[in-house]
Amino acid sequence: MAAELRRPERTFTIRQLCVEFKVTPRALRFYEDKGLLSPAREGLNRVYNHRDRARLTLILRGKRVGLSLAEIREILDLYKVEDGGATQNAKSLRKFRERIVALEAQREDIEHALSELRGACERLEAHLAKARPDLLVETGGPQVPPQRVRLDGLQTATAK
Amino acid sequence: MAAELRRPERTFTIRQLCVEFKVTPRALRFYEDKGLLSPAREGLNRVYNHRDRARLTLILRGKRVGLSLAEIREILDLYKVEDGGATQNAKSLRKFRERIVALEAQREDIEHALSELRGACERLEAHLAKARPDLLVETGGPQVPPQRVRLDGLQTATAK
DNA sequence: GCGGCCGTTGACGTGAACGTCAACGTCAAC
DNA sequence: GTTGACGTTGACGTTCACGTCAACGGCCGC
Repeated sequence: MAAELRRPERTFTIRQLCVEFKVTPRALRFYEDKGLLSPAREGLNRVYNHRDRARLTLILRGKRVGLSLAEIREILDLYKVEDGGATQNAKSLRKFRERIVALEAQREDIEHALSELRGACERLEAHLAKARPDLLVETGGPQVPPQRVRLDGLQTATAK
Repeated sequence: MAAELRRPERTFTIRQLCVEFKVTPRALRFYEDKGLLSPAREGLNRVYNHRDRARLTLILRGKRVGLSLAEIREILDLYKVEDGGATQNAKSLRKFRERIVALEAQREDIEHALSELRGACERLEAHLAKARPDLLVETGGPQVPPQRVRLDGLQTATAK
């Protein structure tokens, strides 16, 4: 039955991951080239398991927050040695903390940018309200959330 | 007296801005090439005023949050027409709102990444505490804040 | 047996954001 | 008067993150 497909043994073809995450096969192979992914092989074909998929999630999030692939790899490697030697772990800890500080700084930047944009928005709204209230539209329609595609026909926890 | 230097009439050479913001002259010229900056000239030499400097602040923040120069330019141009025609303003408003939504999504990503990193940190700390408590260092020393350099010898509001 | 679709491996191309270098002008200091 | 710091304009080089394309293999349906 379908529940089978959710079990961790589930594997994915390259295209399945591509469709789900909206990336190209080229990109996945590129990440592999750079050591960010290393899916199993079935003959020549790549076979991704749930761990590869999780890594991909991290990779893409890393990209979205502006990290380079090299930086992302560094972080992933830190996880890898999470059970390695103690000295290594101490170094990893330092690097993790550096990342955290950097991300917090970036969040600050985003807050700044947001409040500036919001300010501009309000000024524009006020201006338009006086000049051409007819052009004033509310915040924005239904805005279909960029629902990620599942290839296995399963819903993403649509509450029973 | 020195207060003169803080007044808005104050101008900057390319190198002064470069040192203050830690960018290269090449970068500033590049931004100019792309229409992000347009300093006055004194003969051939570029002369930046306080508005140029403010724009540069925005540009660099935009970069730090992951925007491309083209996107940054778009935003700056939106400000430019903030007092233009009403139809234009309505369009600008939509674009601003789009940006805000995107930035909020990015902030979400950052929160996610942060909590993952923090989790990893805690696991590492716990592990180290058991294995080699001697290697456990507190969050991090004085950490000289990346104080931006002022060339005019002024302090950045160091509270009297 | 062959047309499609999926997959593979090179290899080359591309756009963004600069870096680097050459060749030149200008002005103050020595 | 020449050295050196600062400025200018090209023009070419480089890195990153892929896109694109060629050439090939495997398998399914007809």
